[in-house]
Order: sequence, then C-alpha cells, then structure tokens
Amino acid sequence: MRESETKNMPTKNANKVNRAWGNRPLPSRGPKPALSTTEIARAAIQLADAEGLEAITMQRVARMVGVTTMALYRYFPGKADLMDLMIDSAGDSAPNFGKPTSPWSTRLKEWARRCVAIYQNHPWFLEATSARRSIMGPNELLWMEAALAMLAESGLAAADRHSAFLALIGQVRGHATFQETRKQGESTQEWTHDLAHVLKSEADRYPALLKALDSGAFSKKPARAFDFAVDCILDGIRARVR
Amino acid sequence: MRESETKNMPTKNANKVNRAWGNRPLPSRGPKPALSTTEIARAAIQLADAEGLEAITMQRVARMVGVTTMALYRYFPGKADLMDLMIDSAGDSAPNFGKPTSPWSTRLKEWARRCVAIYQNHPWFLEATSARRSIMGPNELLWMEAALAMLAESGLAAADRHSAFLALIGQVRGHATFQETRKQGESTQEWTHDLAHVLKSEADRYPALLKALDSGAFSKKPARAFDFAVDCILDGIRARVR
DNA sequence: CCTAACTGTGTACAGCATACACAGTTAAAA
DNA sequence: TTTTAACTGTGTATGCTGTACACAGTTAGG
Repeated sequence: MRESETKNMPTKNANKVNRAWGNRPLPSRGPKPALSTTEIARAAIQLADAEGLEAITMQRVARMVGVTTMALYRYFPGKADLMDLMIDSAGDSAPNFGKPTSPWSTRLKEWARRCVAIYQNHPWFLEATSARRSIMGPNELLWMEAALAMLAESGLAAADRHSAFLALIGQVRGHATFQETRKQGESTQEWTHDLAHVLKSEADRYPALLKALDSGAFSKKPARAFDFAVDCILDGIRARVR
Repeated sequence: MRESETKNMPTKNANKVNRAWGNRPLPSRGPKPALSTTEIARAAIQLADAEGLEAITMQRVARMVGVTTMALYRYFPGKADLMDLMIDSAGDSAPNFGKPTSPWSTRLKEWARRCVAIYQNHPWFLEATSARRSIMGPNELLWMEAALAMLAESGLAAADRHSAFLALIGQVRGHATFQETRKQGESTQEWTHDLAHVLKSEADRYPALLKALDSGAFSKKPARAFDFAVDCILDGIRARVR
C-alpha cells in the first residue's frame, strides 16, 4: 500500500494538485464546515470584479463570506491557493465553440474570442495569472484541451500543436494587456495627447511612432488588431499543414 | 503664459510623464542629492534579478544604496514610480537589429529575440509589467519605434503596423510566460509527471491533452515554439502586404 | 548674513499575511 | 454511555509592508 501510494504521488506537488482539484481529505470527526472552497472563491471573484485585485485581502474576503479572517485558513493553506481557485473558476466551464460541423479555424477563433471575454469580464485576471507560481487548474486545462482538440483537426503535427496553442494564448494575453492600458488612463484621447506631447519634444528619435500616432493607428478599434493577429496565426497554421 | 502652459500640458498625467522621462525640476537651493534615480533603479534591478520581484521593498532597495527607507521618497513619489523606471531601464537601450541591408523580416525576428532576452535576463520583468498602471517609458518606446520602423519597411498599411506590433509582443510575452512556468516547478520532469497523474484520473475529459503529453510536445525545446509563432506572424504580414 | 529650499533621518501608523493557542462541536472508539 | 480525538471558527500577536509627517542639518540666492 505504501508502495503503490509512492508510485502514484511521488512529488510534494501532488498534495497541492489534489487540493486544487477539490479532492479534500473529507473529514468525519469534527463539525461540518460552514462554507466550501468554491463558495469562497466565488465571493472573492465578485469582490475582485468590483474593486480590483488589490481589494483581495484575506480580511475582506472573510468579511464578505461572514467569517473571521483566520477561518479562511481552514479552507486554504494560504492566499495563493485561494487565488489559484479564483483563477481556475473565473472562466466558466469551457462550452462548445460553435457547432462541430463548422471548420476548425472558425471554432478556434471563437475559442480565442471567449478567452478574451474572460479577461474582459474579470479585469484582475491578467495580473493574477502573471503572478502565480503553480500549475494550471482543471478548468483551465479543459480550455486547453478544447484548443488542442481543434488543432488536431487542423492536421497539424502533434509536436506543433502545443506551439500553435502558445501562439494563440500569447495573442489573447497581448490583446488583454493592450485593453488594460487603455482602460486605466483616463481616456484614450488624453493618453495619446500626453504621449504626443512628450514624443514631439524629442521628435527626431521617434519618427515612426509619431507617424503612427498621426495616422490614428492608436485610436483604431482594438478588435481589428486582435482579428489581424489571430488571422495571421491561423494562416500560418494552414501553411504548415501542407 | 498660463494659456500656452495649459495648451501643452493639460492633463494630470503630464507631470508623471515628465518625471518618468528624467525631467526633474532641477533644484538649486539645498544640498545636492547623494544619489540619482537611475542609480537607484539600477540597484533595484540588480536586487530583483537576484532575488525576484518580491524582494523589491523600499527598505531593501534603500539598504542596498546605503540610505534610509524614507530617503527613497526624495527620489520617487512612491514605489510604483521606482518600478516604472526599473521597467524602462531593464532593456538596455535598443541597439541595431542586424545590418540594415538584411531584409526587414530577419531584423524583426532578431528584434523579437532581443525582447525575449529581456524577459530571460530579468525574471521579474513579466510580472512587473503585468501589474503596472502607467504609460510606457522613453526607452520602451524606443524599442517600439524600432519595430514600427521595420514594419513600415515591410510595406504594411500604417494602420496595420500597430496590430502587427501587438501581435509580436503578444508572442514575446506568451513565450516568456511559458518559460516562467517551466522554471518555477522543480523540474519539467516532475511537472509533467504530476500533470499526467491527475489527468489520467479523469482521462476521458482530457484526451487531446493526454495525447500531447505522451507525444512529448511539452518537453520540446521552447525556442522552436517561439520560432513557430513568430514565423506564423511574419508570414501573415507578408500575405497582407500583397 | 539670513532665509528659503532642499537633503536625509527617525518615528509612527494602518494594513497585510499568517502563526498559535484556545473553546466549542461532532462522531468514532472505549 | 462515556471518553477522546479530530475538526471547526475565533482572538490575539508578530513581523513586514508602504508611506505620512516632523525634524535637523546643509546649501545657495536674496
């Protein structure tokens, strides 16, 4: 028994993984917990959506679910684990991406769009996923699974599917980052104006940038930039299948 | 005078911008500062390189440059401003990207590679740039300028150059994110092993993922994945020029 | 010379994650 | 049934964080 256990879960990560996947030890002795991890994570997500990531403190989350700060540590070993669960449940379970009859490329593009939607609905998501230290959660992996399955349909070599997947999320995150910076600054108008002012003071160093600014490339609809990038990647995949 | 000033710097951001660009008010009355903002930023970068982003506290940075914590606030209004400077000076000033005789695409690829090098040399860079709230710094804009200039050479429409630029940094950051996750986990071996263990417990939900895992796509050289993605984008750009 | 501007310092404070000891509650073991 | 061990939520305490503020020393312009 000791042997088989060692064989199945050799690393220290295994415990963490199991916890993240909701496999709690399931105690029998004491009083039943008043809350559940998913319940807490849901409340925390609500809070982060409303007030941003820096509002996520153990105290505030605890107050939100009606317990003391320290009670949360009965559910999560630390704040990082709470955040892991928040991240994993931020994307509601990956649904179908259009009817299976439609070609893989349109479904994959729809997949990318839904990914972007997560970042839009949860402004804290980008920063939270940049700072985390652990593995992907079960739900996140479900999204990845869906993308890989569609890429398999494309006929791409198995080894290259992962590359293509990385290219796509890279794009999603790049787009989310761009959206973010636009949102923060009071308005795009002001932002470009400020930028233009400083650039013009050293106009000789930034000719291409100034031309882009004047041509209005920065005030373009960001959705077009996203389409551009994703289409590039899809084209590239198609070219590499042949 | 009031009028022209209003015309040039109408927003509250303007002050921040000026400070970030090193345009200090340049005082004359008191004793000369013992340090400079660039000096402090350099020390902070050294610290972050060695011990990670969470080591960057005002206390530690202050100790590192040999002053009290509060002395730093004579140079930066707050920690965020110090980090802005760290970020902007992390990439040493953008150099040439190959001889100008070589085609734009190879120089652009070199540009992307040098971007990746920043993330590799400064493991804190990814997280730091994800959390920041302000505009790009002068040095960062110099990198952007270089990329836009090369894209202009490609013959791409002015409006699309910005999209292409976003696609490329998206790729750089995506690649950096991936590298990051590989580094944290004790080793890739363990990581994949843990993942495989949990996946197999619900094998029916993750068929494509398991296949990818078995085919060794995850242990592939990451440089290949990067080339794949960047080549896709470059192909896409070429296709859109015609 | 004086005074205003500027420097670095020391103290103080609120907010953070979290360690630890505790009292109450439950179900299994005696 | 009684005992006991596991488990719950709570209160208190600690060390670290960013930073506000008052201070004393230093310098150049009036």
